[in-house]
Formats: sequence, structure tokens, C-alpha cells
Amino acid sequence: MSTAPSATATATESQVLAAPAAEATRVAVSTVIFTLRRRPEDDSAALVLPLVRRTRDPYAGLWALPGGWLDTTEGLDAAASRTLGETTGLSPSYLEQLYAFGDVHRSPSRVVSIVYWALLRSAQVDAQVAAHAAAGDAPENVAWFDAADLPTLAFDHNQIVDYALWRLRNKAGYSRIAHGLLADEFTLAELREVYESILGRKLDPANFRRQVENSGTLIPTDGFRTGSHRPARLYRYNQDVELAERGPLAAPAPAPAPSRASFDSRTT
Amino acid sequence: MSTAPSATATATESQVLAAPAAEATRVAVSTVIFTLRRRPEDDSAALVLPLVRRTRDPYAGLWALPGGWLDTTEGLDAAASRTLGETTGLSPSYLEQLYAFGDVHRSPSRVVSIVYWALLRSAQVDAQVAAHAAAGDAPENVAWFDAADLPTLAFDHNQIVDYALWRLRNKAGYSRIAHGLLADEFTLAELREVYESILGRKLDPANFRRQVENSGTLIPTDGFRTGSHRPARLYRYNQDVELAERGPLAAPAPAPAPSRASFDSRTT
DNA sequence: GAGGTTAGAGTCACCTTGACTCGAACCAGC
DNA sequence: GCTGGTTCGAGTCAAGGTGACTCTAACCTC
Repeated sequence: MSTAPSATATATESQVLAAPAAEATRVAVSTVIFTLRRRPEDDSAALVLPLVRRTRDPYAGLWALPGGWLDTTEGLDAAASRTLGETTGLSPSYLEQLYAFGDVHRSPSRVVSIVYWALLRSAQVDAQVAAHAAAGDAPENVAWFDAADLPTLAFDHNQIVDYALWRLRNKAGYSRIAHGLLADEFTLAELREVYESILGRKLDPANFRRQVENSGTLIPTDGFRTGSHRPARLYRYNQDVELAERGPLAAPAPAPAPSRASFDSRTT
Repeated sequence: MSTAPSATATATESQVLAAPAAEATRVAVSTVIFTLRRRPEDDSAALVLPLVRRTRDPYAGLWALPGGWLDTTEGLDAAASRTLGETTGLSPSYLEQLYAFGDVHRSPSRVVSIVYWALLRSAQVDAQVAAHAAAGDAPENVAWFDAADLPTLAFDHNQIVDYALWRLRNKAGYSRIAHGLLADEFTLAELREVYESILGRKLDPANFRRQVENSGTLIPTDGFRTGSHRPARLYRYNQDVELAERGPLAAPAPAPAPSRASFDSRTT
């Protein structure tokens, strides 16, 4: 079975099989999906993303972003969720369109890729992976890579990941994007660690607390996280604030089934 | 997500091989292009954009964004420039990808539209229109509309324009986008008027001057604009600063012939 | 020459931010 | 059960940016 999901991934952007219909342009959908993983060595948090090893010819053997062809009966958002699920078994907590790549020579055949970027909560990764393992359909040919240390990828996917990382860092500065990487309840230290790993620099705990408390996006709970030194209060995101900064794509947007275009979607 | 991975793979492969000509998804490119026009009545500046009246059936008679089909031999940026030129005779001073719209029901047939947004200097509009009129190939069925007061457009184009306006306003806050609407040399009052018409509110002249002077993006010239009261110094944009905020798409971006992805491209 | 208008500089209060200090609460080791 | 170490969480202070405002210089028109 192993080859099944990877076949899907391979079909992405290949068109090798037949070079059909002479010169037809085809539309693919790919997703750059990040989550946080703890490095064993220094116990720091690192951004990681899943890649799929290609088994067919354009760039066979190389790693590529999960994706697939756009189906004629589904919207772009739905296609991103579907292809991500088929290739990796994952479903994101946040999903947003990144960019459309359509250079003539980015693939041997003519392919326009609508690329999404997504976030995943760490706990969800383990749960979803475990579920698939139990069901016996664990996706093969999928591996997780440190976003800061990628090999050479198929197509223009290195460039795409760079752009997604840049967008993530940018967006972390003015939106509540970090929620997509955290569980429902979290301590301020955990939230701060997410921002530190995204932005790549240390933040002052006191100042971070002041800023995030004044932003009005957090509501304190009665819970505390204990286990090491002084207990830290648990917080939860205020669901009422998220609509603030959104653009006009918010409501009537192409937002089908598993998509969750929450937060601010300032797109940049 | 798939029930059985093998089934998924099969479906995808058969789709690839079948190359369903009947239901093929097609890729279109459209552009929302803004310029400033002076309202005769109150002498204020207004954002206007050109629309094309449809002569064929989906939404025949309604106004739509200029655009056309993506050619197999051109990149997305090139297609945006080309279709814009073919339909309106205009070529923009700034061009950036906006969003890919791919809802299933946004058109009777299946169309994915890669939409760009662009800016045009007012002087260029007159020059280009005059050039086409002299050459006898003035585009028909093109009219300019106030961006704040549009009729019902074809397809989902009203929503697209709203999104482009939102992006323009957003971007005006942190980039030098206004340069795309001004001539090479301009006074601070002219620059301020551009921002005021984009943002829709008055700005304090003194504070505006202080901010823009400290930003380092302007270089004063020796010229003055005279004619009304005290002469105002002419400024010019500092071409060295623009690379600052750009993302990784800057250099290797799909930036072909007439495209000019200058300024900051923070995408939102 | 007088009055009006715009350019451009300066002042002041307020807010945000980074850097830093300090006490409170808890854990681990002795 | 005491002590030292660590983290939480509150507070202080200076620096820089911003909005609101004032003031003078330079030019226009009548």
C-alpha cells in the first residue's frame, strides 16, 4: 500500500505519464504546513514541515510539498485540504492561500500551482499520525524536516517554502497566528516560545506579558500548569477578537469544508 | 481525506491519464488596476479603475475586470500585463499578484482566475489613451469607474475589487506604494493627497512631512513647484530603499517583461 | 502694499517599547 | 524542614514615535 499516497503526490505536477492534450495548462494545489517540534538536544522548539518523496519522474527521488491536482468539482481551499490529507493524513488548524506559481519552466509540463500555507498544533500531529498508524494506512514516503535546514526539493519548492516562512514571520508580528500552533489552553511561556521560534530571537518575558495582556486577545482561565517551580496561569484565546483585521475575503471567501480561515487574513 | 489510499491513488491516476477534455479547468488572468483622477466638482482625488463591457454570454452586457486566458507559453505576470494591454491599452507602473479565485460556481464553466492588482500614474493614463487614439486602435467597451461607486460586475468581480482596495489601503500603511500613482517628481502635498485618497481621511501636513522625511525614502531635488502661493519643493523617490521589506519572491520571482515588481511586496 | 494661502519648522503631551529590577511561588537537595 | 535555585508576574524608567497644535517664511492675487 505504501506507494498509494505517494502515487498521488507523485502525480502532482508531473503530467509525465502521457503529456496529454499536447499543451494543456493544468492546475495543482500544494501546501506548506508547519508545526512545532521539540529538538531533543537543546530542548528548543523548531518549525518542521512534512514533505513527500516523489516516486515518478519529474524530480523522482526528491522531496516535494504535499499536494495534488485540482479537481473540477472542488474549490481551491477544499483541494488544498483534500490533497494534504491524502498525501500526509494531516488536517490543519489554519489554512490560507499563499501564492500562485506559474512560471513556464517551473515544471517540464505546464503547471500552475496554487500554494497554501497551513499550521498544525503539535498535539494534533501525534494524534493524527497515531490514528493513521492504528488504521493501518499510515502514509509512506512522508518525512518531517526542519524548516531551517531543508534539502534540495523538487520543482521550485525551496523557494516556495522560503516565501511561506517569510509570510509566517511577517504575520506573526501583527496577528494571532501563533494560536494555530498551540493547544486550546497554554501558558504565556509557551506562547512566547512559539513566537521566539517563529521570529528566531528571544523575547523579554515581562514585556511579552505586558503586550499580550493589553492586546485583549487572551482570557485567563482558572487553571495552572504545575510541575516545575512556580505554577503558570493557563490562558485561552478570545474568539471574539479575530474578525478585526480581516479583509473582504473573510465571509464570502472560498472557504469550504475543512478549511478554517480564522484569525486575521491580512495576506501578507 | 481518503478512505483507502489505494482508491485515492487510482482516482488520481485515472484522472491524469484521462485528461478530461470535457470538464477541463481553465486558467484566466485578471487585473484590478487603479489610478487617481481629479473629481471636477470638488477638486478632490478619487481612485478609479477601468472595466471592460462583456460582449459574450456569461454576464454579457455587464462590466468586468480586464483580463483573458493564460497562454501556455507565458508566466502569470506576463499574462497579466499582456491581457491588460490587449483589453485596455494600458501598462501599469506597479503590478503584484493579488489572489487566486477558484470557487466552483464563480463561473458557468470551471475557471480559476489568477488576479493581479496594479497601479498607474495619472500622466501615463492620458499619454497611453492618447497614443491609442492617435493610432486608431482605441479600445472599445472600456470605461473608467470610481472605485468607491461601482455597478454590479460580472462574476465575483465586485468581491475581487473590494479585496484589491483593502490590500491597497493596507499596503499604503507600510510601503511606498503611492509612488505607483505619482510622477517621478512631486511635492509633499501631492504625495499626501495620494495617501489621503487611498486611506480616505485627512492627514496632518506637518506630521506627514516629519514621517516621510525621517523614513529616508525621499530625496529632495532642486526644483520647486510654483504657481500657487509659496513654492513647494519637489521630491523624488530614493530607489535604493525599496528592496528593504521584500520577501523571497523578490529576485527569482515570476517577473517577466513589462512587469515591475518594485517597492515592497509584503503581500497584504 | 495688504490680506490670504501654502510650505515647512518647531513644541508639547501621550503612548508604546525595550531594558531592567524585584518580590512571590514553587521545586529539589540536604 | 530549611535553603538555594528557578520561574511567574508585577513594577519602574528612559527613549522613541505619533497626534495635535503653533508659528514663521514665502508666495499669490487684488
